[in-house]
Amino acid sequence: MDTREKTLIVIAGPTGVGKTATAIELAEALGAEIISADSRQVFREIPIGTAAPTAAEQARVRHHFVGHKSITEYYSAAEFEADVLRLLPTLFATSDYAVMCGGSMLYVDAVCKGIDLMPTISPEVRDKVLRQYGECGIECIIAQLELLDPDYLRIVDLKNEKRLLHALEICLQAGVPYTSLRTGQVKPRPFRIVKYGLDMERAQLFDRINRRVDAMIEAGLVEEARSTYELRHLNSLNTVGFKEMHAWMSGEMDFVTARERIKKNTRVYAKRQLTWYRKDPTMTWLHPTCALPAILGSL
RNA sequence: GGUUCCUUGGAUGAGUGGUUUAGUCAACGGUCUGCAAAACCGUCUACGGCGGUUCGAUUCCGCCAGGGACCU
Repeated sequence: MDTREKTLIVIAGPTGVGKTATAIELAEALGAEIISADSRQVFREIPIGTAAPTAAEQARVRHHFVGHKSITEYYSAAEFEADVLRLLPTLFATSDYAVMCGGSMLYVDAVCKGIDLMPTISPEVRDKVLRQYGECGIECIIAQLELLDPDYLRIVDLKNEKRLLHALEICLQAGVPYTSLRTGQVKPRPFRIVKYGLDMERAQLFDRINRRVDAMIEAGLVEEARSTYELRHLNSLNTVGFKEMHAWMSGEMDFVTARERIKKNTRVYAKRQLTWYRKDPTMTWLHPTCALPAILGSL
């Protein structure tokens, strides 16, 4: 099938701005389906805390990649890229459009621009690196990178240990410098991509976020957090809303503090999303209240 | 009316006679190529007003303004 006349419409923007509602209306108007680009809504155990589209919303428009994984499973931007590229031909077979809606910046970029091919890290390599880190600290990791990939050391933030560990893992796994695998090239896609960013006045956005957190709690966030408490060490639960609730449950903070911390961390997250998306020159910015007609009119 | 205490950046709250005036919270800006709602970095110099002492005052003294406590 020739998909070059097909269009992937990306709806991006900070959390809480109203991406889900806009995407659903847009998809309904176009007879399209929705690809969720959200690194946490993929987990089926935590729909409330991740503000995943509800059953009613999903009944209106078919959603993909919402709740299709368990919190115990590994998932990544690279897997998401592959999954979406595999799915798109199917969507384009019945529609000229697909709507990708999501706040996970790296996931959106993975689909739109591609991610360089990296080896999957084996458990042996991962354990080895973590063990070395535990035994002799970050200095030990840096020392090895000095030998294996000095170029990366020059550009990486040396205080960001997560990146250093990851770089060493890849060097060891691949047998070549991590830097040599980072081409930075944008992969061409066999379909059109148009990007729209939703944004609104900061005070209004923060107000929406604050109220959404209260609504989540009323909707059962506490129960959701309680049912995942035993698994709280999982990366999938290193998520705004859960780390704070779990901290409350383990006695590290009181409930009100946890609730307000969730709001604060969500606001910070929204700002980080905006920082990322602002850099994207291909993004067209719209206010959510007028986004639908603007997008439909521009297609 | 009397006695006494207080007055610091968006909030809170330390502190000092003089090169860089804490901390916390909030806010703001940024980084980002395989866990990304993650991880990380940066920014915000204020001492209520007016005078005085002093080489120099946010820090000492006086007066004024605002606030608190106690007494009558």
